[in-house]
Amino acid sequence: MKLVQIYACLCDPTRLRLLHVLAQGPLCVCHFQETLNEPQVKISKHLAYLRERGLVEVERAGNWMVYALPARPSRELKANLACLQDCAQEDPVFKRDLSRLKKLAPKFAETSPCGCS
Amino acid sequence: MKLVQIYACLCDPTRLRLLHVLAQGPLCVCHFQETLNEPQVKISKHLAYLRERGLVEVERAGNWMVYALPARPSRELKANLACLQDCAQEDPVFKRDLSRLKKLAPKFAETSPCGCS
DNA sequence: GAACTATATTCCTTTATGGGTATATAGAAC
DNA sequence: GTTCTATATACCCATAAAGGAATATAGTTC
Repeated sequence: MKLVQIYACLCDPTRLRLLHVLAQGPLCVCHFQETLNEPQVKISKHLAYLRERGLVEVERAGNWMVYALPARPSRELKANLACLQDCAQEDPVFKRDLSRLKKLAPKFAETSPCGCS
Repeated sequence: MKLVQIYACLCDPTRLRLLHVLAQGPLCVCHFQETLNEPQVKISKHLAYLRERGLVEVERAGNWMVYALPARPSRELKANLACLQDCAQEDPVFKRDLSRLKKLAPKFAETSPCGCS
């Protein structure tokens, strides 16, 4: 059952935050790091977990690894990502991540040659 | 984050099947057993897991424990249960459970004094 | 090639989980 | 109270996962 794989990806707070932020657009690891304020290993390992299960896609851009939501998500994935976005609206952690991302966006845009946000 | 708790409940195939079948109406343990064709311990333990996290409610009816979806589910739970029902439509396992439930329903109704379907 | 940067992987420890077997509990029936 | 039924719990084992520290890798720059 593929659904279970999806839910397994969703049952960790860090991964939820990664996916939630990703809905705003592709992002590289170091930008995740700053946005979520979590150590590199943690981010990188959870992204690997999501990648192995097809919840995110990666593309290299020089030294940067740019992660994004799948271009052609399955029906189940699309439904659950939408549900997550919906549920995340009220949660303080998600809101904080989002506002931090918005604040950092201009800095990200100028300092990094990677194509993300 | 309460959401994580919900997803933790959803990331096991047996629990998904329990919740999916429960959407049809309350059910007692032995009827779950027959419907999913799984051993009693397995059913009982997963129901306990769901109960501890508020995904199901229980009521005793004589010897039977009748499980049901929460009468007043949170916003997040309602959204995710709806999403599950939506995603389950195509899956063979879920479909099999449902057809087995429909076939057994009359038998359940006559043989058991418990109030479930 | 050497140094640097961004990211991934390895190793370790701790904790959670799933499944099974056996046993306990609570209520019903006698 | 005894027996039966339905369900829950305890115990054990194997596996997975999360987190951190240290190290490896790949690409860039000089």
